[in-house]
This record gives sequence, structure tokens and C-alpha cells, in this order.
Amino acid sequence: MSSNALIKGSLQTIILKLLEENEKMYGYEITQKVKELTAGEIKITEGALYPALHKLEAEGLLTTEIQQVDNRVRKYYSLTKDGQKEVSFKLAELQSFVESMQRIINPGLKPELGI
Amino acid sequence: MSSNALIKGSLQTIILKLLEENEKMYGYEITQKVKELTAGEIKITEGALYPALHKLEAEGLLTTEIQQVDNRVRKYYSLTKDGQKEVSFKLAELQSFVESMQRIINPGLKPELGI
DNA sequence: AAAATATACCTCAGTTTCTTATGTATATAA
DNA sequence: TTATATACATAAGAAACTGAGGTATATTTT
Repeated sequence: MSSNALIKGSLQTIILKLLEENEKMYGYEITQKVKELTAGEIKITEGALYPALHKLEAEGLLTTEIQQVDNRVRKYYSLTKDGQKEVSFKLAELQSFVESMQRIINPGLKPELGI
Repeated sequence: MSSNALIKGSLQTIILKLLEENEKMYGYEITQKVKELTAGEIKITEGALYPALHKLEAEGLLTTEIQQVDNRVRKYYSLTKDGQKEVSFKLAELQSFVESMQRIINPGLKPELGI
């Protein structure tokens, strides 16, 4: 998914968050958007992305819609109701994880003082 | 390792960082320290920790030293020279990853303005 | 005294999630 | 015409977990 080894498990969160904002995206578009937003730092591989999309769909968090554009097939994904709930949950989970990591990595930090 | 699904890949970074600060720790102590620092949010399982420690030792990033305390064996780990270099690298990698995630998750954020 | 919990190490089967390679197909740029 | 970009997909293998199990001593609780 990237040259970064940390990302395992956060691909679902990335997908869900992007779909929360864009309402409707296709696979290739997601890879390009992530590359753009992170200045090339995170590159989602297709071998990771497509299985992840299929899994989220199988879990009922995403629905799909096929479109023809210039003789090419595009498979658009959007959030279901369950998917919308799951975004909040995953984002809270990520937030909590990052804060926990900060406490380990920056033990001198006092978040309650804004320092 | 925890009820959090995001952690895959960051266990090594956690171990190395704790050893950078404490100079000498044993496995069980690491699990307790992480639990303490994160208020129970992150719980390192032994099935994840011990293989990770063995791997870091095999890679030459950690050395070990056995001690007897109250008829119980403790295996203390400390950073090698290579381990000390690797901490900086892993921390920079984590920092970079977290920033990338922020750009995806908080697209309205403008870090260059400190907002 | 017995049972449970805490301390302290370990392994291993199974699962999940990735990487890398491969395959198909059309459109565009060199 | 060859490479790159767009667009989907699968599949083998690797890596990092979870969860269960095992061994052993010390302490606390019932």
C-alpha cells in the first residue's frame, strides 16, 4: 500500500473517510486522491484496495453503481447508512489510537495544557 | 495486541522508543508500561510481544541479559548501536505517517498556518 | 489450605492485511 | 508503435497480529 509499514488496518478508515466527503468515488480515483492529499507519501496499491472495497461492500458498508465513461467501465462506491455510522466509529478509533501513540512517543507531552 | 485494529506495524516502534527512554526493560514490564501510558487503551498481547522482541534481537537491534529476581527469570532487553539509529528512523516514519493521515482525515486543516 | 491472581517466560494454529505479480481492456502521449 | 495512463480484477506469498495453550513461581483472596 505504501513504503510505510505503519498503515496496516487503516486502509478501511481512509476509504470510508474519503467517501464521507465525496459521496461517490471509484477505485482508481481513490488511489489518486490519496496520492494527491499526501504528496505521494501514501500510495495505495490496487492489490490492497480492491479486496478492501469488496470486503466493505460485502459487509454492507458500501454500495456500488457501474458507469460507462469513454468506453471504460467505472465502479462507483458510496456509503450505506451502516457505512456512515461506521465512519464515525473508525475515525474515533483512529483518533484514540493516535493519542495513545503520542503518549508513548512523547512522554513529556501534557495535552491537557495544550503543550 | 489491543482492541484497536490500527496498531499493526507500530509495535516495533513502541518497543524501540520505550527502550530508548528506559535503557533496559523486560517483556512483561513493556506490556505494563504501555498499559499505564495509554490508560489501558493499548494492551500488548504476549503472543505479539515476544515474537517481536525475538525478531528485533535477531536483526541486531536489541541485546539481552538474563537476571534472577525472586527465583523468577527476567530477560532484559536494551538497544544496540543499530537499534539506536533505528529508533530515529522509525519515529520519523511514524511522524510522517501520522501527518499524512491528518491530511486525509482533516482535509480542511492548514498545517503551514498552524491551524 | 486452596484457589485465584499476578508475575514472567514461551510457542503455535489460524486470521487478516498487506505486497508483488499477473491478467484484461481502452485511451492517449511519445 | 510503444509506453504510459486509466480502470477493473485475482492470487501466491509474506508479515503481523489474535487467541489459546503451556510452564513456573509469588502473592493475595477466599
